[in-house]
Amino acid sequence: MRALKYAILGLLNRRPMTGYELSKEFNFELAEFWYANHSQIYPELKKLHTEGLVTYDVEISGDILETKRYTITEQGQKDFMQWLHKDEKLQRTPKNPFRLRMYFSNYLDTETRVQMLENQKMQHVKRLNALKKTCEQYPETPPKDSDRFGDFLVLRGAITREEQVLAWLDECIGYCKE
Amino acid sequence: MRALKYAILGLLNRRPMTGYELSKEFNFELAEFWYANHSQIYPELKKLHTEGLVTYDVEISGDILETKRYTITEQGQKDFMQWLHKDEKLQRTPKNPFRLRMYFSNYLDTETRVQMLENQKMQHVKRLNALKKTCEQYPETPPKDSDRFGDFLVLRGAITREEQVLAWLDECIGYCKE
DNA sequence: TTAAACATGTAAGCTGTTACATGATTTA
DNA sequence: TAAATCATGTAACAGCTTACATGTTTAA
Repeated sequence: MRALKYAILGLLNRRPMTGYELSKEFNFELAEFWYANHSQIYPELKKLHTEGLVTYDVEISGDILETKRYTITEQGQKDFMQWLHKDEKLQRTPKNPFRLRMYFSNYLDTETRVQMLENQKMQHVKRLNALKKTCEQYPETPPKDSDRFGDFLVLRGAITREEQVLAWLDECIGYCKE
Repeated sequence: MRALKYAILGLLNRRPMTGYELSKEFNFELAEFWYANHSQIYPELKKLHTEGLVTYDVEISGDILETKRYTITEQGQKDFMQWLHKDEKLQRTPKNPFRLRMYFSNYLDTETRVQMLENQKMQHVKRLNALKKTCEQYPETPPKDSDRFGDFLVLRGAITREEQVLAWLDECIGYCKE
C-alpha cells in the first residue's frame, strides 16, 4: 500500500521540501490523520529517489551544513495522481486501547471507572481546544482548488470527531452513575 | 505495551477459551476496537504460557483433533487487573488513509471528489446499520457488573462514531458542491 | 462426497517506534 | 556559552499482515 510514499509525494507536489521540513509537517500539520518520524522519512526519501519519483539538490546552510531539498519528478506526479484517483476500501476500525479497557471495565469499581472516563475527557477537551484554535485561521471556507481546502476539510473532521468522543465519554459516565 | 497480551488475558478472564475461539472473538465481537489474526494469537498464547500467565488443557474433538483450552492463572489475573487500573495516556489520532487523500483532494475535480465522498458514505452507512442491528440485542443498559456492560459501552461508541463520520462526509460534500 | 467450518501452527516481509549516532547553526 | 533548533542518517526491535502449511470434523 505504501501510504507514507504517497503522503510524501503529496507534500512534495505542493512544493520542494527537505526531509527535516517533511518531518515537521508530519508531526504538526498532518498529525490529525498521518504522521511519521524522521527515522522513517529519510529511508523512504532514499527509496523514492532510487525509484526516480523524486530528485534533490544539495543546499548549504551557513558554512558547511548540507541539506537536501527534494523535488517531485514528472513520474512521481503521475504516480501520485494515480493513487489519488483510486477508490479507498474502508479501512478497518482503528485499534483503540482505551475502548479495550472500557470493554473489560466491569472488573473496576464505579469510582475508578468514572475517574478514567473523566481523565480521558480532560485530554480530549485539550485536543479539541487546540483544534478549534487552529480552525480560527479559516474564517471562511478556502477555495476548492487551493491546498488549504484539504487542510480545512480534515480539520473539520478532527473537530467533529473530538466532539463525538466527548459526547460518548459523557454518555458512558451517565451509564456508570445510573 | 503489549496490548494484545491484555486483550487475550481479558477474554480468558471471562472464560477459558481455545486459540480458535479467541481468533473468532477478535474478528467479530471486538473488531470495533481491537483485532488480531490467528497468526498473531497462537504465538502470543505460547508466550503467555511460558510466562506463567495462562495454562491449558488438551481436549479431543471427534477422534483425533486436539484443541488447547487456555485458562488464565492467578498470576495472569493479577497482571491483567494491574493493567486495567493503569491510566491511559491519550493515543495519537489513528492514521487515516482516506483523510490523507482528502487532504490532497484539491488535485481532483469536483465530480471525482464528491464521488469518493459518496462511496465512503455508502460503506459507512452499511457499517452503521450492522452496528445498530447488533445494538438491538440490548433493549436496555446491561447491569454495570456484567461482561455485557463493557460490550454495550463500546458498541454505543462505535455507533456514534459512525454517525459522526457520516455527518462529516455530508459536510464535505456540501463544501464541495458550494 | 464435498464444502464449510474447525483447529493449530510457522515464515517472510512490511510498517513503525525507540534508541543510537553525529554534528552545525541560531538565538537567548 | 549554553540551549534550542536545524539537519541527516542507521540499528534494533515490536507489531502486524499475508502467505505457507497441514490436517480434522461437521453439515448440507
